[in-house]
Amino acid sequence: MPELEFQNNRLMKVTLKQIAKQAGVDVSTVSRALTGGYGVHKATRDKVLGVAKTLNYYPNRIARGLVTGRSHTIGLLISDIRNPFFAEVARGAEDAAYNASFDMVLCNSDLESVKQMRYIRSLIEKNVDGILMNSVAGLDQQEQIELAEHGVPIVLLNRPMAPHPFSTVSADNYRGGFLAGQYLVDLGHRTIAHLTGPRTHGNLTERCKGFLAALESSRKKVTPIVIHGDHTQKGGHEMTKKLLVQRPEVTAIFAANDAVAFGVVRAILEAGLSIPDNISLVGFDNVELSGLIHPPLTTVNQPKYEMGRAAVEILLAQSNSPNGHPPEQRVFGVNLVERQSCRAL
Amino acid sequence: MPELEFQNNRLMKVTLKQIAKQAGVDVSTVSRALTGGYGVHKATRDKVLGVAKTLNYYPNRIARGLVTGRSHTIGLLISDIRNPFFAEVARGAEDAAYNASFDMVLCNSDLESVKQMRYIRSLIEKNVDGILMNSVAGLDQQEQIELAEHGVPIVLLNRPMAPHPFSTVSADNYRGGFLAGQYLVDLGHRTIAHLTGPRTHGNLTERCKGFLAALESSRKKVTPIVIHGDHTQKGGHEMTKKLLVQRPEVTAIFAANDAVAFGVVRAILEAGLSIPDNISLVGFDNVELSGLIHPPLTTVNQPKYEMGRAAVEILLAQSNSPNGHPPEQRVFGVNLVERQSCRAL
DNA sequence: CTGAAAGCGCTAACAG
DNA sequence: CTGTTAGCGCTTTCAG
Repeated sequence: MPELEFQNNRLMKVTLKQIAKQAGVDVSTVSRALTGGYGVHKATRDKVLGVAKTLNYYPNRIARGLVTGRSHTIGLLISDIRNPFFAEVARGAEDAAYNASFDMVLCNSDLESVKQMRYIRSLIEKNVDGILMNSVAGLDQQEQIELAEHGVPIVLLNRPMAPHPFSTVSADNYRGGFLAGQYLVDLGHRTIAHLTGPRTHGNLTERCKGFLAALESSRKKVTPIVIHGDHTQKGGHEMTKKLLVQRPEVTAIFAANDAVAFGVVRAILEAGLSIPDNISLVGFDNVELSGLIHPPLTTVNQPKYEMGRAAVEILLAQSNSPNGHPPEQRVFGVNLVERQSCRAL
Repeated sequence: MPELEFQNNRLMKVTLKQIAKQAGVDVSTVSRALTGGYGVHKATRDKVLGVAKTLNYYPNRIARGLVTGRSHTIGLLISDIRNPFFAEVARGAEDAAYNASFDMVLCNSDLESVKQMRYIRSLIEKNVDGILMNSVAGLDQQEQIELAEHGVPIVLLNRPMAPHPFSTVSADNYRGGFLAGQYLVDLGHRTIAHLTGPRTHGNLTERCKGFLAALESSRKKVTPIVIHGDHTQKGGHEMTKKLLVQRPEVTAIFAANDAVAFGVVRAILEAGLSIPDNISLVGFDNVELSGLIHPPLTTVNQPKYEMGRAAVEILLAQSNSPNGHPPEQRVFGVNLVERQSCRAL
């Protein structure tokens, strides 16, 4: 008959102490029996396990974390989980964390540096074993140094332009941009716009460079038009409207990501034009929706799920190595998914 | 000049003790100065704060949590964050958590009960202050009781069919189903299919009931066809293919959610048919994509973000009330968003 | 193999 | 206002 403890008529949480009392052994023995399993007689071990079960014992990981110094938790700091790209990355990351018995706390920063810093502080104060974040670009030099010196393992989802002490996981953005540019040039387009985000965004900058390189390396004369704006659907919509009046001769658009591409689609429909008849369009990311819109979007695929998973694996490896792993840079291949948003001229 | 402590040539974490030594006061004083602010002389307080700043002190919330018994963390247990519906809910929840200085750990269960129980255990062991989960349907009676007795506040994103001791936040699913059915009937449709998920899914069951009620309450004779399958895009695709061969007389489809509707769209295109010319289609959820596909989807909107936010607010209120709040049921209104996927007969 | 003792970093009475 | 004392629940030497 298990002896349940009450206080204020409310069920008390059962602790090692109570198990110890019930089993007639010391707390330390209970601890050993419950965790390692080694260095404890089978008989007492079984006894302890039995009592723990009847008492419906839940170990207090907070207490354990206090002594071991590890929380078995990682932080995921992204701009917005509603962006399907990040949802996919998050799922890969969370699956990897789950497999390693780690929890993952989700933080949406909207890329605001104040929020970012607050989240980072909070994560550190909770003693997370690592942080996966999409970029460190929002932080000033001072903050970056503070982060690096703190020593918590960090994996970035892009490759900052300045040298940095963090691990990174990214797609081959340059190659993706190149593929998109090359594809449109090969289709016969000679005036091609690239709609992208802020210049500070490392991944987007790489895509832009690759795109321009593809146009330049062509034997034909191809005119690039690069427009910077918000790398969101709304931004894509606005940039396209501007583009259509300023440079009506354009026949193809390379959007820096699929969200932008969706905005392009909307703007083009509103202008009474058609894809791909009047304008060919290539996106980037290959989010699930890109295959569902009309027309299905040709886009550069990056392995989002795998990137999330890899990032967490690196994080955990790093947090497990006692003397601090050196930062690791991992870049994933990309490929062009040809659908129906482009036509040959 | 701050005195930094080293061990093994590695920066030590700075603790209250070190601040205390540095400031020439006791740890408890430091604690008071840093937290409450009350009951401590301004001079000492400033002194302490100064030392803390130069030492770059990060409080250890784990240690604090051990003594206060609160972790300032909540769990979000959903089937899959890649489902845009949940991404939206998650964002609302996380924003509410952030505003209250709570962290949110993300768990993807895929509705597998083993995973669900493992996550729940893990969350409880981490001492979360509450759990927001989409359903408790995957757990058996025993597990539900254990959960309820444990006493951790729980908010569900649906209303289970059996009586239950948990708080819930949900949309008026019945009304949503009714609106969809009524809309199609008013458009003149007389053979309408409803493509839904498993019978155990409370929300979907409500939608189905509302739909059927609308058809029955019509003065016209309307034939409903209800098909159960996976409430995913894939499931929608399969159910539609089956429907099209078995009941070719159907002129309208009500999909239990937008994901299913996307599958319907795909299947209908593959069959060489067109929306809305041959088949009218209504979805449910109003996820962002639903307005972007072709044709833009008419769908029942539910306030996803607000639901996530409300759920967390209830959770926190509950975890703050000492004697245990009574469970609260909150249901949000829905509305039909008319776009271009339906036509009058 | 097991018990005793110390302590993780912090908060919370209780004196003074 | 501040220091002393205890202790949150657990792990981890160190003896025995």
